[in-house]
Amino acid sequence: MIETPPLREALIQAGIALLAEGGPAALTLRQAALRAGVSHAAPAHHFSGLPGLLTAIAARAFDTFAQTLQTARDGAGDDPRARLHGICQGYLTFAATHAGLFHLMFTAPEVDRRDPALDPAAALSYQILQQACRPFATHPDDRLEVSVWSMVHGYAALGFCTPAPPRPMAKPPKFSDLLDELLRS
Amino acid sequence: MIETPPLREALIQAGIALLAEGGPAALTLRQAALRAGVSHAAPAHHFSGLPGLLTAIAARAFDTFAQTLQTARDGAGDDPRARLHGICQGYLTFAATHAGLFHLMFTAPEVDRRDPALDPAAALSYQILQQACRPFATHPDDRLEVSVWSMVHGYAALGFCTPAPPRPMAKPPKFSDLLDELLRS
DNA sequence: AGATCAGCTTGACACTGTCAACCTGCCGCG
DNA sequence: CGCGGCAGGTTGACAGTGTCAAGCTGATCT
Repeated sequence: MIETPPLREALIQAGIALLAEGGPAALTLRQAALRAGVSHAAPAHHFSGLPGLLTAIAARAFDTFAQTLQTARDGAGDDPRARLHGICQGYLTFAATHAGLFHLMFTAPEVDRRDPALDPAAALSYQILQQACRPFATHPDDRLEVSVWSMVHGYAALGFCTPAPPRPMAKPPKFSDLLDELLRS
Repeated sequence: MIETPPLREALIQAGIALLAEGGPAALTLRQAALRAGVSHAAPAHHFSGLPGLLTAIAARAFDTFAQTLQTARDGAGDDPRARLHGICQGYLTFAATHAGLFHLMFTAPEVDRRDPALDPAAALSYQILQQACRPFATHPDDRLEVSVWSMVHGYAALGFCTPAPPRPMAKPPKFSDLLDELLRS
């Protein structure tokens, strides 16, 4: 099952660790190479420069993201509403605990988001949310999942789910309340 | 009225131009200094390093952002629903046409978002949206503006409003439809 | 056995942010 | 009036970065 060169995997893991420890600024090619025990130019044989490494890490992040959504859904019971709430909670928890990966997945400008390597896990994530929204559709060509995804993503990106909400907001409302309000339409 | 040193203003304008032309990677201290016609170390006398310049540009971006929302609202007539739609459309248009500034305002990790320089315009932006949401509140302590802001921001950040939507989506739904759906609750 | 080549190293280059030292003209004050 | 201080600009240097070119090396295939 190990088809990918071991160094490539080691560099991805080193990059994830650097990102978690020192934020996006600490994730450099040379540091990743140093942590993997190779010379500074070795990564060039496995990634197309820094953007390549970041994109590979983003792809890996989408994998664990989809898995997080899946387990959050499965752990929320059988009620459709509870399942959708669980998925959104998983989304917010992932964004808060893996802020670096989250930033890489969605907003880091160096990542090539058209890379096919992102496709499988990204599509799976979308399908998980889409499927959970289906019981709430009012008519067949409903696009409720876009509303939910936009809202939960905006809620996470704006920082409502972190300990430091934007300044105009002393106490941000809980996302679950917003979701219930949206589903009541 | 000109209380700020002229070079500071020139550097901010140069930075905005660099950002618009070459994206976030092109916005460097040295290039901004070069374009302003000063030496590479001159910016240090007006900003606390690169994060300082980026934060100042973000503050400037919030100014024009608030102004954009305001004119979008005023140009949408008197109907509360039309006004809210106009504001959201202004939000999405700003995000699409000033992607660099938008990224700086909300997601660039180098920007110090607790800088008080961001406060006035950011608070004004929030108040504009909050005020436009008030007619739709069902009970006094409603937080509808958080729902709307999260949704429109997520919609913009996920790229639905750009010519290249995320891959699972061939034809993203129009945001105005999502907003109507939310308001129907 | 010998050619091939992926994978890694070394070395160099341009570019970046940042710091220290220095210059310079202006402004306030003795 | 003279002069000290200093905001604001310069030059020069340094470490760190991404990226490229050249070379080495060991396994693999013919």
